[in-house]
Amino acid sequence: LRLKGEDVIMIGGSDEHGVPITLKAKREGITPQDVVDKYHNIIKDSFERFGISFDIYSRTTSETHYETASDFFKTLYVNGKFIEKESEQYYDEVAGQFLADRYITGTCPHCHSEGAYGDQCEKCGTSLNATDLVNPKSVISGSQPVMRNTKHWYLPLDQHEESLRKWILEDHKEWKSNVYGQCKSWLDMGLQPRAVSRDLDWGVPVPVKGADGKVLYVWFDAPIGYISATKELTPDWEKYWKSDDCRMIHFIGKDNIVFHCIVFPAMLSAEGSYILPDNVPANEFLNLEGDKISTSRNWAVWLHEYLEDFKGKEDVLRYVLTATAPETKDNDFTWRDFQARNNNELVAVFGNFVNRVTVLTQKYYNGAVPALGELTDFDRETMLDIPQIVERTEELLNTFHFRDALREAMNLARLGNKYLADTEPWKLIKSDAERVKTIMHISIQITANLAILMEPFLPFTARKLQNMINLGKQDWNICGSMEILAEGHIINEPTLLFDKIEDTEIEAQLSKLAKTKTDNAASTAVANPAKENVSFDDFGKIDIRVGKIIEAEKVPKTKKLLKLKVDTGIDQRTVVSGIAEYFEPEAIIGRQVSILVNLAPREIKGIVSQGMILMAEDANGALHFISPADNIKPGSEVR
RNA sequence: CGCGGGGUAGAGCAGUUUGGUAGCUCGUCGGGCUCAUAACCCGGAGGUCGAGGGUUCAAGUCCCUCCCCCGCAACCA
Repeated sequence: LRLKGEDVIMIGGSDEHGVPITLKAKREGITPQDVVDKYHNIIKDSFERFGISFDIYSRTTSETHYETASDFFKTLYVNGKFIEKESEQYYDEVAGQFLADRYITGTCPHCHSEGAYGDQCEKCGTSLNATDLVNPKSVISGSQPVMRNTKHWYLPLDQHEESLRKWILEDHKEWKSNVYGQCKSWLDMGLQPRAVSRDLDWGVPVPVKGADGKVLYVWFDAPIGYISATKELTPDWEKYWKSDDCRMIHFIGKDNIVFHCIVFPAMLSAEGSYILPDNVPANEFLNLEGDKISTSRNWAVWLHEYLEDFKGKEDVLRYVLTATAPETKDNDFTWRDFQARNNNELVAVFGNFVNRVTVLTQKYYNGAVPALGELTDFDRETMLDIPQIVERTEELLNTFHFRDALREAMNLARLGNKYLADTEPWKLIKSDAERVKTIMHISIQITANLAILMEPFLPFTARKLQNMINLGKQDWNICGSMEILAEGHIINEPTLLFDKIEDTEIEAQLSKLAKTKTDNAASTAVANPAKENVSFDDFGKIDIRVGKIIEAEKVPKTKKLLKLKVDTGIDQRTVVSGIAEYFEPEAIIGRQVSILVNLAPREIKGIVSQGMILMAEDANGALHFISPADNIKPGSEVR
């Protein structure tokens, strides 16, 4: 759109108020600000170097943002758009923070079993309030939490339900099915008020009297970051946010749909003066070599590392990512595919065509564009196809079908290759030199069209090609024309647009990832701190025995649960254990295990579980049995 | 247990609304051509369209049941 000369701004930024950031900072002994500074700069820099043309890439720790977010909150506050709720909440004095329900365990008031969570007792299935628990304990520090009064503000999403329903379900039927479906599901479930503040010390302070120690909840402040960033960009920001003829598009991943389609629009319409997003073409997820991408596990292709390993190949990654974008379902990025797409598509189709044309032009005409002579029917057909390809590409871009758009654009290079192959100028040059001039003239125009058409996808390559053919700055709208380069126009010496990527380079990347895997497995991720001391008497209450698994089967309709029959020496009992993701039932029959035999029985999925198999969890979350090193008799005590 | 999206050739995808020869971009095998970093042309192999059942003259497409992957939901943003 921007190339078409429309008024477009692209806004982005780092959301820097997430809770994990504070945890990471604590772990590394630095401030949260240090953490976000580091990452913000890496990310920002990477975007720039890949030619992603954000007009501004901002951050939610900027001053403007603090102001904007505060003002936004205040506006809603004074207009009575919030519900204020005061509640008693458990507070962990050791950890110095309020506790979410599931960070509290205790004894269930109904069935008196231990280990009920603040929101639900898994034994009797009753849903609870944290305050109902007898003997509550903080999961974080193990200490006894105390009640403290805390006040929070809630955005009553339910009050916006009707307008959202109409806005999305009726006015935006064109949204992608994944987005539309997700929204419908939420709306049909009924919306609940959502707290917009939190008791934390990292974030935008709640700008109301008596709100010390409270910050805006991340999801509330983060989308406002879009507004802040626009403000930082231009004093004229309101025309983008407050005029009806401006279309706002959110480009996000599927995990963020609800925030951008429900919550943020609700905020905006509560405020009243802002426009709502026009479309939210959310993508699914991209995996890497079969596994979920994870920056914390270093399972990723870091852009700054990519740039070192593949200098000058920004466009190759852009191409591959666009061509395999997870627009309709999760997708997998593999280095083999990356290599294949580079070598077979960029090099062989696009690069090769340009090379053929420029080399022949140099050879026959010393780089001058020859005259267009008489046209054959085939010439005319070809020339008619070109504007059609351009038009289709444009249409696909406008409807966010980037993958298809790129394929369509590549069809122009395919068309060019076919045109050359069919007309065979290298043969005709010996017999009909006049005809060859026309052929080459047309081929050069196709090349010039490519130089413009590819710009949105491959900006670096497009510029390189524009230089090669001495094309000055061109309007996108000229694309499709057959008169971009006039007769006699001189083009430069041909150079290659793309290089082949060799197997060795791909293998290097693969072994890098393999190394990450082994590193992760080996890393003794910082061990959790020891829990509070227990008395010897308490310890003595625990009865752990060596047992032997005699039967094992999967519990139907669950992912994790196995139903085991264990010989404890004392008896044979049924134990339900959450290990099915790591062990096949058949494989563990006969296995010696450690079992806690005097744990209060508990009903799980309708099966009474009598005891607990002891497992060790490694850094990857995989489970390992705690078994005696030698084969000993079931019932032997573990002390 | 609930909700949303997905499951189509070795890879990536379209086709499902409105049933009618299973297609596209690559890869692969054989042949042709050769200006070029081997494009283009011709021909071939490769699919139980996640599984099972049903409706129909006819099902990838409609109906039912189930399985698998990914998300959402239990105040995780």
